[in-house]
Amino acid sequence: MAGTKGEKYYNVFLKYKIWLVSREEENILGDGKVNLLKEIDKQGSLQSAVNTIGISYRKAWGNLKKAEEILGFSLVEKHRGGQFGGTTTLTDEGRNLIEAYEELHKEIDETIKKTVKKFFNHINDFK
Amino acid sequence: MAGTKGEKYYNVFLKYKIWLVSREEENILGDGKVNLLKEIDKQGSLQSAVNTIGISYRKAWGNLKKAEEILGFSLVEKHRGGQFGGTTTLTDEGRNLIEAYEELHKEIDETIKKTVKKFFNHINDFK
DNA sequence: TTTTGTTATGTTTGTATATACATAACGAAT
DNA sequence: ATTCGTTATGTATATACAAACATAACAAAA
Repeated sequence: MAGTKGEKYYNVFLKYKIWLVSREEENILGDGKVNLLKEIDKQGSLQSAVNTIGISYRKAWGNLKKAEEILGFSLVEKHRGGQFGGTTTLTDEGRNLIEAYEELHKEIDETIKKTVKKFFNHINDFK
Repeated sequence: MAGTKGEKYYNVFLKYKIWLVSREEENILGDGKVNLLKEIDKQGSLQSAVNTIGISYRKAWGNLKKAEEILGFSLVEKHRGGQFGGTTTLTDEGRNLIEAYEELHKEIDETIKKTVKKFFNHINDFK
């Protein structure tokens, strides 16, 4: 929105955020949890995922649990014990959901970019 | 996102939020302040506007001040004193900005609605 | 059976943000 | 001059949410 519309000029930019909710509007999934899930997928453990991202294990663990409760299915499969302590991996359902989320996100990114450009003849360089 | 995509079915809905920021990404204007400004425009006073909306005068006043500081121009013109205590009215710049914001918002609403419908063959009834 | 590092979870501390409270300044009308 | 309800602003309280701390449970491998 930094640009001209008619004679008006505003030095402002558009930001936006998307997320998924249940029918009761309980928060299910946004960029934060999706990033976490992708990092889990990469590393095979929740602990190392949160270390890489820089968030607290306690919070991440609780968030995943809550999302799963609301969804009614598991996003991750967790094992504890073993020489290396344990593992956490994505379930197929988890992988499918984040895939759908990211596809939708991408389409919305593009569609908003177009709208902003059309509206202000300006490319919005924020996310 | 409550709908089918291929064989998948998710009982989830999309929510989103837009807002305007400065180049330094300071928060300037979102739905909250726009509603406030429109109520001020209707009533001619900040006090009655916050009473109607149900937010605290202290906070609303501070928010407007901050937005004006960042923008570098006034959104409202305030007068105190007089038999009826005082008044607050929109400036032309204020009116123009909220008008532009709402126009953009409307376009984004439509464009996201289309995207969600295309993506999930489903009308998202949330805001 | 001891070791290991992760998962699991309660509790406590911290921080940010909103609300509440209190009070002064103001100026047109009476 | 007094009154009035609003603007203006500091301070203090409450509430929500994130981070930090602490510790148990676990099971494969050595």
